[in-house]
Amino acid sequence: MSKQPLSFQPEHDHDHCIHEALKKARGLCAERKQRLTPIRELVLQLIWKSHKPLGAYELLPALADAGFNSAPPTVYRALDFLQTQGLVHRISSLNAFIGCPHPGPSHQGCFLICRACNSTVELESAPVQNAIHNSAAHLGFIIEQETVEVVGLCPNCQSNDPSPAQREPE
Amino acid sequence: MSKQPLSFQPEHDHDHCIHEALKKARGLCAERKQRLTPIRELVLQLIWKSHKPLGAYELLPALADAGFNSAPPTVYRALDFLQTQGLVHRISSLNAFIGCPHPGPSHQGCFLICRACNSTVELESAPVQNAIHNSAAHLGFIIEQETVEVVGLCPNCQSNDPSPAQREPE
DNA sequence: ATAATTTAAGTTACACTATAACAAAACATA
DNA sequence: TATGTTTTGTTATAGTGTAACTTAAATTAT
Repeated sequence: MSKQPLSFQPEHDHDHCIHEALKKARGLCAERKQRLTPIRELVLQLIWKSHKPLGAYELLPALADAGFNSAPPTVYRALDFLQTQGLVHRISSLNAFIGCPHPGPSHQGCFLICRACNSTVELESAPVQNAIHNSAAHLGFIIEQETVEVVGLCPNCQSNDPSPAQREPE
Repeated sequence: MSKQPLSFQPEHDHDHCIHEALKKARGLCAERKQRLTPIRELVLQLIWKSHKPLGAYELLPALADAGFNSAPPTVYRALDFLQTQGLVHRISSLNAFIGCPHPGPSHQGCFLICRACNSTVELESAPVQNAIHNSAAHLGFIIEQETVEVVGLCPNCQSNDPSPAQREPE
């Protein structure tokens, strides 16, 4: 439990995260000859300003502030683009979106979502993937897309004990 | 790949499934002193009539036909009850609900969803659970709820090859 | 049995999430 | 510059889910 992911470290340099994410995104889009337009980049930046998944409608006011049209299609289009490029993921159990910390090769995330503070961490868990692939292969099922979303309490929120959860005496 | 789950067997005796599911539900609710009211039982039956996840709004017409109120809260209340009792699961990537084939001890399913025919199978995959638990424990994250939803092609739909999927030459 | 309490269902209204469809503008290329 | 393509603006609407209050039914206590 020594090396926490950044999302579970309240004190980390988040501006750095945002900066790095945008840099990677620009690089990837350039490589792929995809246009990271101002709207798309703004949406990506807004999403990265939070380590918590954001709903599409939460992004609209900021688009308006920046002088863009802020009707729903605007933000959904940007989100579609960012998802296609693997720059953001949709958390379907929350109807919300979060930045991908390691975009690049297409992949599916495995998310740990804190129900108390909403911090969300994306794992690259090979064992989880493998277990799923084995189970599916066993039934002759061909996997195209995986959704793994785990809700619970992050280390920081366990002491405050927001109701239903009780730490297991391991 | 010999023993397919029923959902992937088009020819199985589905009336039997429905009957068994309702019987189990009645038993469990009786044990727990929970009221499986006519509306709740009807909703459960409707869900079981399909091996495919159904949206809440798809249930409303049948409620109306049966003489019940068919405004959304009616069906959502029934679904909430059934979920709490572990009799149905919500598939969040589809905004839809499916019957649980082995209700009883509270559990989380791992779902294989065919994007061609919508058949959905609930696995009890200990390896998947374990992999998730290990990853979470490693970060000190306490799990309360898991969502594992895998979309792809079931064995029956692979021959028809509906677009994007390509069978891996294993 | 009847009254008091609790639980479930009826009802209206609305909030949130997402997309269709078409017009205008910006960009890329010939 | 003319042409086709991609992106954005705009309006309208579809789909999913809940709040809040009322009425009815069932349970429990008297």
